[in-house]
Amino acid sequence: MKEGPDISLLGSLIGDPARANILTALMSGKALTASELALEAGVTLQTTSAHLKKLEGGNLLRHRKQGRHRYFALADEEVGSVLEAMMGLAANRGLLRTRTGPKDEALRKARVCYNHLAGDLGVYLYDRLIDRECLIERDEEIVLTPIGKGFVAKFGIDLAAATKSKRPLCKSCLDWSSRRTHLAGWLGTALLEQIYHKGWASREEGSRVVRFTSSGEQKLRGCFDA
Amino acid sequence: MKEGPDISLLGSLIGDPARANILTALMSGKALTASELALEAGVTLQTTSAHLKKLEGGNLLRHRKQGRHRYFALADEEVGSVLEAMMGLAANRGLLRTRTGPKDEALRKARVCYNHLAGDLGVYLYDRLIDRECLIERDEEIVLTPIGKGFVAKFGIDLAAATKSKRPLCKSCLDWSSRRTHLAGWLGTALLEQIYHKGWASREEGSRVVRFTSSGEQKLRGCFDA
DNA sequence: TCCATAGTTCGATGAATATCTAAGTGTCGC
DNA sequence: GCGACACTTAGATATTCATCGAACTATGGA
Repeated sequence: MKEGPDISLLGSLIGDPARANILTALMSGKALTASELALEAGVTLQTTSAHLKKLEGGNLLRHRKQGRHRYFALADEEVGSVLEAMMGLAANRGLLRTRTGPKDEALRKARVCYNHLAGDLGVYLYDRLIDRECLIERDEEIVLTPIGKGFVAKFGIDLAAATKSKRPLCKSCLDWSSRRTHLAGWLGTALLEQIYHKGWASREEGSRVVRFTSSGEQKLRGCFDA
Repeated sequence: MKEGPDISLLGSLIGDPARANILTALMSGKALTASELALEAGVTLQTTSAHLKKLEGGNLLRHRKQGRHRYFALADEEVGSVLEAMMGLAANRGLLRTRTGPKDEALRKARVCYNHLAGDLGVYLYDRLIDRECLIERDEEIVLTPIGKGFVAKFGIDLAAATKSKRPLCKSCLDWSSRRTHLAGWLGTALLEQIYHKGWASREEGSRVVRFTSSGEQKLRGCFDA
């Protein structure tokens, strides 16, 4: 039983506290340098370097070098999805992290899931898009309808750019706090970007929290009223 | 960094080869005794006992005692789902188990996922049910339509029993081999049971493979022709 | 009552690996 | 070029933890 089969390898990669911290930090979607990750993980830079090598060896991470920095990010959205699912399972099993801060409420309300919006508001956005028939769920694929295309354009997003991308336009992602679906994929990212751009919300430094201004949240909800 | 937060605990539980083998074995949905699991995991009974204790401590497993036996099973379907998702990720990252037997093809075609049908035929079944408007996907919930109720009754399943159960009637589950959705939940289990009962297929001993007879597969497909 | 089987608990062993200190490589700015 | 910074590699240490043998508990059957 020396050579561990598939899922045990993956499990042991995620199983180390320092590596788990690194992965969790990268769930924010931002690419981070090795030093930043060392701080996040609570170990020295050398140790972090070893961990990053292993994670990259398991194809969970990718990096691009920029000058003398190395920016690390999750390899792709699938990694983020599985991590999110594992968080949900862990939470349901009572395997909660010891220190639970006051951020938790904000985290449940709106947070970033790799590169798109999650939490109550993420689920809300998704639900409304379905209600308005902007999106249709069809066999695990999510399709953007003509109505949806109109809405998206009006929102200020250029769909032409999407066709150049290899990423799927719409994907569903399971929310660990509310156990409901929210929107991922190219459109999920684009919507979040546009929300930042409109000034409705901004990232809270050093966490996954997305902080909406009160008028920003109102305006988002306003998109679907009437 | 002594106390590992949530996902690292979960990861390290799954990260041990012996434990991963145990969990994989239980993905078959059958409850197994400690001795059987020891055989499956390739370690002694004592070691297995320690592993089972840990897995149960993490609420991933449950057991019921029957005489002098202890039957272990996955705690619930969520555990199965996450494990399935991890298998998919691991496979996509090239973290494949070393020994890949000739069973693999059969495994891709039809296998049991905890307690319902997965693999190509599982996805096929789900797709057809959607096509025929027996099921409708609505916001991650899957609803059984009146048409669907008729189909199910004709298939020989008593829906009255479902209302007594606390389990959700329909749930979706992501397939690791085909990366598509198939049906879980009470109905998923009932359909598989009925397939066994009709003699269309049977379990292959000691694996997750569901072996359809050629006429059995034909009859299943026949349900949706015309 | 006695034995066989199923499983747990205990204690010792050994291997894997996370971690650090120290030294080495590469890149930027002056 | 030279020093500062970002990061990697090498080697040593230490701790964790999976594993097994042996002893113990519990259930069932004769």
